Amino acid sequence: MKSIQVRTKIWLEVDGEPLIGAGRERLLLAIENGGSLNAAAAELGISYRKAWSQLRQMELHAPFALVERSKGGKGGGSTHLTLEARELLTRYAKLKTELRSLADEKFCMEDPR
Amino acid sequence: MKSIQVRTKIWLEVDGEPLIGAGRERLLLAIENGGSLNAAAAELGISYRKAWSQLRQMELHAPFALVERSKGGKGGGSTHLTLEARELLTRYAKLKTELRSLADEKFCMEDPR
DNA sequence: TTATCGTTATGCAAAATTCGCATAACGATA
DNA sequence: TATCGTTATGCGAATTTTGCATAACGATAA
Repeated sequence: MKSIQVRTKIWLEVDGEPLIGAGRERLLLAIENGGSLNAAAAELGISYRKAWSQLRQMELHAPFALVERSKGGKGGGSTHLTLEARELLTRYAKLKTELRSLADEKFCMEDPR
Repeated sequence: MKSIQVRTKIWLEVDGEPLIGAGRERLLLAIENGGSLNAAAAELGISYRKAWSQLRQMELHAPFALVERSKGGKGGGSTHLTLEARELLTRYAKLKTELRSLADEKFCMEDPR
C-alpha cells in the first residue's frame, strides 16, 4: 500500500545561510552530551571532518559564539556549547515541535474538504 | 545587521521519496500553463533534462498518473496534467499556504518568553 | 624541561551527485 | 513520405559531499 506522507522541515538562517536545522541540532546536542566534537561525531556516526565542517559553517554566520574550544591538555582538548547556543537549541526545539504538531493536527491528505 | 530568519518547507512523500514540493509544484504548474514539458522547462529557466528527470522521479513513485504525454504530431508532442495531478496541486497549495501563515503568525525569534 | 596523549584543525583526493549538452526517437500532419 | 517541435536518454563535465591522512596544539605528568 502506497501511503502519502506529509513532511515538514523548519530551520533558521542568517543571511541566507543555514544556522540550525535538524541535523545541526543533533550535532550541537551531541557536543553538549559528549563534551567534544570528536565524541559528538562518533555518537552521530559521521566523520569528524563532516562534523567539523558543519560546525564551522554554523559559526561562520552565527551572530554569536556557539562553542568554546580548547586544544591540547589532559583530555587532548574539548568543545563546549556557549549559553547562547543552548538557548538557541531550546528555541529551535520549541519551534520544531510546534510546527510538527500543527502539521500533524491540521494536514490530512484524505478528503481535502 | 544580521537577522535570523525562520524558514519552513513542506512536501509530500510516497515511500520516503519526494512526490511534490515547492520545486515540483512549480514544474507541474508550468506544464499546465505551457502545455508541454519543454515549454515548462523554458519558463522555469531550467534545462529540459532536469525538468524531465524531476517529472520522471515523481511519476516513479506517485500512486497515480501525473501527466499524459504525446510524441510527434502537429506541435511535435505535448504533456498535460491529469485530473489527479491538478487535485494534488490544489491540495498541496492549500497545505503550503496554511503552513506559511501558521509559521508567520506563530514563530517569532524575538523574546521566546 | 620534555615526552605524551587525545583532541582540534585542515589539505586533498575520491566518491557521489547534479547538471546540461548532444542526439536519437517519435508520429500526426501536410 | 518529408517535416517539425516535442519527448526521451546517453554520457561526460561540473559541482558538491565525503572521509582519509596528517599536522598542530598545549595542559599534564614525569
